[in-house]
Amino acid sequence: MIKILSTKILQLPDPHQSSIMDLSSTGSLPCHLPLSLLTNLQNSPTASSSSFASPPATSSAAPALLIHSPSSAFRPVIPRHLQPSPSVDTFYMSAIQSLVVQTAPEDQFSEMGASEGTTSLVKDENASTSAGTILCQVCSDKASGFHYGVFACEGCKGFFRRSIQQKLTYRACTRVEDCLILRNNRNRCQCCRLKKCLAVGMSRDAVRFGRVPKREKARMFEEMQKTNVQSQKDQIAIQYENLSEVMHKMNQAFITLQTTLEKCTGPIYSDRCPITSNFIVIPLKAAIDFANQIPAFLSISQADRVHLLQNSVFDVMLLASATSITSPGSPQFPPGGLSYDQQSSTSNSLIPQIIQSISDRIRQLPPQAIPILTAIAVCQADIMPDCQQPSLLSNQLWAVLGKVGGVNPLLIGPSLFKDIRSLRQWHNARLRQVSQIPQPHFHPNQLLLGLQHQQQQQPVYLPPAFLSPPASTSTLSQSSIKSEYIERHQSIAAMLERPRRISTGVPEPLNLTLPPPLGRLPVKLEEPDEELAVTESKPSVFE
Amino acid sequence: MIKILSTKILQLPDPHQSSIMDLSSTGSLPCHLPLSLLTNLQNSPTASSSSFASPPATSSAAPALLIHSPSSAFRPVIPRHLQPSPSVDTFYMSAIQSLVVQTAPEDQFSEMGASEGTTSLVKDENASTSAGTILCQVCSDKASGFHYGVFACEGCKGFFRRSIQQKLTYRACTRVEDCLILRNNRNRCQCCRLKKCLAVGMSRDAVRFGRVPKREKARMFEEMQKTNVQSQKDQIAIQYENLSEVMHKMNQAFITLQTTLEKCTGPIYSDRCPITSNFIVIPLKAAIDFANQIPAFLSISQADRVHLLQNSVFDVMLLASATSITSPGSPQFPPGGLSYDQQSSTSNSLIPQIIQSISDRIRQLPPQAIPILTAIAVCQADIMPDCQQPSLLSNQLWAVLGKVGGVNPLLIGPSLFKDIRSLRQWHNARLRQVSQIPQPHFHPNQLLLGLQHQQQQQPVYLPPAFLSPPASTSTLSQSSIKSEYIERHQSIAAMLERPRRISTGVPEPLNLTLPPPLGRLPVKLEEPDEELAVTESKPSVFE
DNA sequence: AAAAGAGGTCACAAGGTCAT
DNA sequence: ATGACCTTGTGACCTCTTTT
Ligand SMILES: [Zn+2]
Ligand SMILES: [Zn+2]
Ligand SMILES: [Zn+2]
Ligand SMILES: [Zn+2]
Repeated sequence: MIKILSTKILQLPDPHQSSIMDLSSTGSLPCHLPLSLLTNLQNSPTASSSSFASPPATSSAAPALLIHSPSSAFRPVIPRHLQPSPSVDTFYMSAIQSLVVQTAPEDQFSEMGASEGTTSLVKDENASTSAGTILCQVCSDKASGFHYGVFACEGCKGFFRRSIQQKLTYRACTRVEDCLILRNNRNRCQCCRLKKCLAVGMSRDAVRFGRVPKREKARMFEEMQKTNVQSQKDQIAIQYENLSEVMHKMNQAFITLQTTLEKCTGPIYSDRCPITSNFIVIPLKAAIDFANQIPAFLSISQADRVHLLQNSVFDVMLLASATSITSPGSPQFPPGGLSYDQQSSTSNSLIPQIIQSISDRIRQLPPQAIPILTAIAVCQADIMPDCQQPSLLSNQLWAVLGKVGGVNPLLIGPSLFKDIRSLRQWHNARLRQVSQIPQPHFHPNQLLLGLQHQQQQQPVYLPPAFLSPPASTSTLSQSSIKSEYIERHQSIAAMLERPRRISTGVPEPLNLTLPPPLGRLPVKLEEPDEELAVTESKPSVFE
Repeated sequence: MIKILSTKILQLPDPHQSSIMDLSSTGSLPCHLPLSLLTNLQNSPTASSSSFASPPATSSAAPALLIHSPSSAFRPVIPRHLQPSPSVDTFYMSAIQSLVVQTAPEDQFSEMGASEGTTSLVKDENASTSAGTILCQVCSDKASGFHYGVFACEGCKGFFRRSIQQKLTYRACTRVEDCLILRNNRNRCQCCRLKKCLAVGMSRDAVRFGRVPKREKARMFEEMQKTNVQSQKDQIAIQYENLSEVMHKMNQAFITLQTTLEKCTGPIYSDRCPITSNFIVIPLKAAIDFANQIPAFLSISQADRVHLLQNSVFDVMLLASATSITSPGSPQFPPGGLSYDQQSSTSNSLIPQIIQSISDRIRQLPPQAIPILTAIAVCQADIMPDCQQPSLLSNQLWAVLGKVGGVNPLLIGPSLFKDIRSLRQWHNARLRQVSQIPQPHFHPNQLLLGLQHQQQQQPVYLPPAFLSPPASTSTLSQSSIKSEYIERHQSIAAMLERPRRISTGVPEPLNLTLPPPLGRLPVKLEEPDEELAVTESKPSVFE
C-alpha cells in the first residue's frame, strides 16, 4: 500500500512567541485613539465553527433596541436554529459577502434546497481546483480526457500530437528551461511546454484506448488530486516571482487603502439607510480592494476570500490606520476624536493602552513591511483546515516579508498577530455581549466598544443591521427574508463599481497575463438552453 | 514448479580470449589513479554463492593500521550466522537496492517470508510475462480467454471480430510489414496487427464454444509459455529497432554519468552520516540512472536489475572514469590524488598497473563503443541462470556494438570484461578480508584497497557503514538494526528526486498497476483465471 | 446448472479539420 | 501554430449462446 504523503505546508514563521498582553486584566487609562475607524468596522469571531453550538440565550427576546429605528425592514428576524453561525455583526458579514461575491444572485434558482443554480454558479467559478473537474497535468487547464498517458487539455493534447507526429524541435527556451506552464502562458515557450509534457509522462507508448477500466478510475483520481495541489501552488508561486512587482503593487494598494480610509471619516446618520453611508461601505470596499490587490489573492476560492475578509477587516483597519501617513501615531485622525470609555462597567480599560501598544509596535517595523503584514493578516485571518490555499499564500507573503523586511518582522509578526487577534476577539465578544443585553435608550456604538464621544458633535449611530442575526444566503429558507438581503446586497454592489469577476478560479490571474485566444473559439452552447437542437440527432450543416 | 525452458541464447561474441593478467602475482609499483572514485564505490563479490565458504586466509593477520576511528555508531554488529550472504559492503548493496526499488520500504509487509506487500508490488510490475497469467498471442497483453482459436486479449479479440465482420482492409504498413505487435503499439499498424492475428491462427472457423475439457488445459499452458518467451524477446527487441535512437540515448546517458561523476569528487567526512554525503549517493544514483537509460533495461525484472547493478557498479565506474573527457588517462582526476600503498603487506602492487592497463585498453576503443560496453558490463555482470532476460538484453547490446563499433570491440570486449571482472573480484575479496577483522582505530579505506594518501590534504574516509554487515531488508531479523537501515535508505530516497516513471517499454507504467483497495473488488475477479493458467500449484499471492 | 466464448454496446481516446 | 470539434476506431463489460 502506497501512502501518499501529504504535501506538507511549510510554515515559515512559526508563531512561537507568546502574547505579551493579557486582555483580562483591568485598568483605567484613557487614551486617544488614532484608530477611530475600528469603532465602525467590526468582524466576526475568529473561528465561527467552534462557536456553533451555543447561541446566546437572550437573542430571541430582543425588544426594541433602538430609539431611532430607521426601518424595521432592515431587521429581519430569523429563528436562531436556522442560523449556522451566531455571529452578531451580520450586516458587515453580509456586506463583505456581497462585495466579494459581486455577482448578482439569481433568485429564481436560489429557492431550491440544494441551491442548485446559485451555488453551482458560484462554486463552478473558482472551485475547479478543489472540486471534481480534472485539470490538465501540463498546464492546469481543464482536462478533456486522458491523452497519451496523462490527463491533458485539448490544447496540450494537440500540441503533443503535433510534436511527435512531425518530430518537431523547438527553439531553446529563452530562460533557464524552467518556465511554469499554465493556461495563460503555455504558448510562450514551446520548448518548456514539450518538456513539461514529457515530464508528466506523455508518451505515445502510454496511450490507452477504449473504455476506462473501473479499477483504474480511483487511482487516476488520486493522481489528479496531487496535480491539482501542485497547480494551485504554481498558480500562487508564479505571481510572486517578481519581487519588486509584488512590492510595488502592495505598496500602492496600501497607500490607496490608507488614503481612502482617511477620506471617509464621518458620522453615520441614523435617519438614513446606513447602507448608503459612505462611512460604512467605503472602508469595507477599501479593505476588500486592498485584499484583491494582494498577488494571488484572487486565485483562492471565493468562499475563502469571503471568510478571510470577514475575519480580518479589523486587523486591516488597525494596521492601516496605525501607520497612516497623515497621522503617524498622533490622535489627529478622527475628526471627532473618540476615546475609550473608562466608566463603562464592563469595558476593559486596558484596551486603549493595548491598542496604543500595538500601534507603537507596528510603527516600529520598517515601513515597507506594513503592507505585507497587512496582507498576511488577511490571508491567515483564520485557520481553514480543509483548504490550504490561504496557507500557501501567506507562506509566500512571509517569504516576501523576510526578503524586504529582514528578520525582525519575521520575529515580531507572529506575536503581533496574536495580540491583534486577541484584541479582535475581545472586540467581538464585546459586540456580542452588547447585543445581548439591550438597554432602553441605548446608544449602540458607545456601548459596543465602550466608547463615548469626547466631543459631542457628530453622533455616530451604528446601523441597526449591526445587531441583526446573520444572513447567510446559503442557509436562508424563507424566501422573503432572503430576497430582502439580496436586495440590500445588490444595492451595495450597484453602488460600487463592479470588480472584475474572477474567471474560473485558478488559472486566471486577473489582470496579470491576458491569455491570447488561440485556436478555434468554442461554440459556447450554454447548457440551460432550450431544447432546440436536442431532439434532432445531428443539426449538422453538412447533412 | 514449472521451469521455463530457456531458449538457447546465442552468444554473439564468445569470450574465448584468455585473460592476460594474473592477479595473484605480486609487485611494488606505485601508480597514480585516475579512478579515484573506485576507491569509494565498491560492490559485492561477483558470485555471492560461490564465495560463501572460504574467506581469504591472510585476513586474520591484519594489524592495527589506522589511527582514526570513525564513529562506531555506523557499524552495527550482526552475528555472522544471521547473514545469508557474507558480502561486506552491504551499505552499498542496500543503497543500490533502495535506489532501484525507489519505493519507500514498507516495514509492515517485509517481515513476512513471502513479503506480501512489497514483493507483490515489485513482481507485478514486470513479472507478468513469467507468472501465471496467460498472455495474448498477438500482442502479449493479458489474455481474456480463448478467442477465435487463440488466446487473445479483449482488444485483439474485438479487433479481429471487427476485421472479419465488416471485411476491413487496412492501409498498407508504412514499413516492411514486420511491425512487432505489443500492447503498447498494437494500434499503430492495423495491417500488421491483422497479419499477426492470422499468423497466430485466429480464424472464424476455429471458434470453440462451451466449457473447456481439463485435458486441453495443459496443452494450452505450454502454448502460453512459448508466447511468454516470445513476448519477452519482442519486448526487448522493439526497443532496439531504431539504432540511432538507441545510440543517442546511450550517449546522452553516458555523458550524464561522466559529468555527474566528475562533479562529485570530494572527501567523505567521518563525522557526518555518510549517507548525506553526495560523494557516496550521487555516483550510485548516476550509475543507476545510466542503467535505466539502457533501452529495455527497465523491461527486465526489478530483482534482476538490483542484482545486476550490485555487481556492476565497479565496472561502470571504471569504464566511465577511464574515458572521462576532462581527464583522459591523466591523474588529474582526484583532487587529492591517491595511489596504491605498496607498503601494505597483503596488497597486490600490480593492481595499479592493471588498472592503468585496463584503462588504456578501454581508451583505445572507438569512443562510441564505450557507452555500449558499459551497458553490456551492467547487463552481463553476473550469470543468472533462472532468467534469460539479461542475456537477451546483452545480446541486443552486442549487436549494437557490432554495428556502431565494428568488429574490433567485439573481439576486445570479452577479454576486457574478463579482466575487469578479475579486478573486481580481487577488490571484493580485499574488501571482505578487511572487514572480517575489525581493529580498534581502524581506518577503513586505507586498508580496503591498500591505499594511502600521497598528498595529505583532503583525506578520504570511507564511511564506516562500508564495513557493516549486510542489510538485506528481507533477511534481517533484528528490528532495531533493520530500522536503522531503513531509515538510512529512506533518507537516500528522500535526497534524490524520484525518477520519472517509465512509460516506454514496460507493460505497465508502474504506478498504474496498483490495484485500488477502494470499495468492492473490480467486477472481474482475478482468481478464476488462475485455475486456467496453472493446474493447482500456483503460489498465488492472494492465497 | 455452470462455464466460457461470440457478439454487442458504448464510454473514450487518437487523429484530422479548420476557423482563429 | 493553436485548439475546439469531429470522425474513426478501440476495448472493458455486458448479454447471449453453446458446450460440458
Ligand atoms: Zn494543457
Ligand atoms: Zn521556457
Ligand atoms: Zn492482444
Ligand atoms: Zn506494420
